Amino acid sequence: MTVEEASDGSAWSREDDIAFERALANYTDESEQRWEKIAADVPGKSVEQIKEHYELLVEDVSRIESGCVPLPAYGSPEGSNGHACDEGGSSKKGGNSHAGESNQGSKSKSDQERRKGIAWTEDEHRLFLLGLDKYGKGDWRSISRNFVVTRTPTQVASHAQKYFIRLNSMNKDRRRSSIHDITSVGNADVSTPQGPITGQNNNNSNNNNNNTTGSAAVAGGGNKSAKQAASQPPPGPPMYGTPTIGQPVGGPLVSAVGTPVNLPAPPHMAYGVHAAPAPGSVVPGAPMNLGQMPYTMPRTPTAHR
DNA sequence: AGAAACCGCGTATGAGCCAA
DNA sequence: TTGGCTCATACGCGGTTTCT
Repeated sequence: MTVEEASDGSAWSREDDIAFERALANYTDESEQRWEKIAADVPGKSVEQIKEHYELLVEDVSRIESGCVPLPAYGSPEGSNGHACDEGGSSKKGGNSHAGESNQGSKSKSDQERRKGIAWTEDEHRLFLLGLDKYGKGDWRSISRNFVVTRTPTQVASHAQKYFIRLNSMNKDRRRSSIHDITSVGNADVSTPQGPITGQNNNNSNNNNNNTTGSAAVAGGGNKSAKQAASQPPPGPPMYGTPTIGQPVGGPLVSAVGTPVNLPAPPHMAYGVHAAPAPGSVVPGAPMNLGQMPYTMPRTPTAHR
């Protein structure tokens, strides 16, 4: 994270964060001597440091909850978000959705297209992790209400479902990086590779170039070319460089990875772009965009000729 | 609340075509 | 012949909906 690092020199490395998050998940509030146990799992960190680290995270959440930190407003980019907005409110899907129920019967998508859904931002995911830690698995309502306020309990539950599935399949060889790879609230790290989440990695630099997809999205087609071109590895970041989670394309959505939960997003930035770190909360220099993704998928040399 | 199914999207890859 | 670019397709991921 950020702050802490600066503060006392006891910087938190990715590994530390990973260990911290894992321990946090392992030792719930009810655990006896929780902090001691967590500290024991995080090499080099004292109980005080652990507590501090946790408090910072909680603080970030509080800021967000209190409205100090604008939540991403999904909104604009292309159509997709149109609905997004509502979502936050509640309706997202819900709203109509359940109206949807009407359709349930038939489930025919015909009557209404299936909602595309709004990808979870890293911030939301981190909040989710914090909520999970605090309320535990199953209390999606509380998590939705107190942490991931932009998502309905149903969405939280759904996200949790995917998240746990992902965790369970952690070792599959061939995996793409996903937002669920982020297991730590803290710095970006992730235990494992984390990557670009939805794929949109713009990173491949390639893609970006081409189209960032904005519209492009045309599946398949659009980018491809880019990719290849891309065959050249992007300079810095690994393949999956910047994760931009679900970004709707609109802007640079920067991923939160690497950034603490609190990212106040500047009002003018719409979705995700956090530009300005909350004072003090983020360490300057912290990558706003993510860091690298550890999880880079090694591109097989074979590729293309 | 949990789990599974469904669906859309984007990425990764392999293959083909064309120009140098 | 080699290298670059484009096309086509399979696969994985994420989100929503529905069922239990």
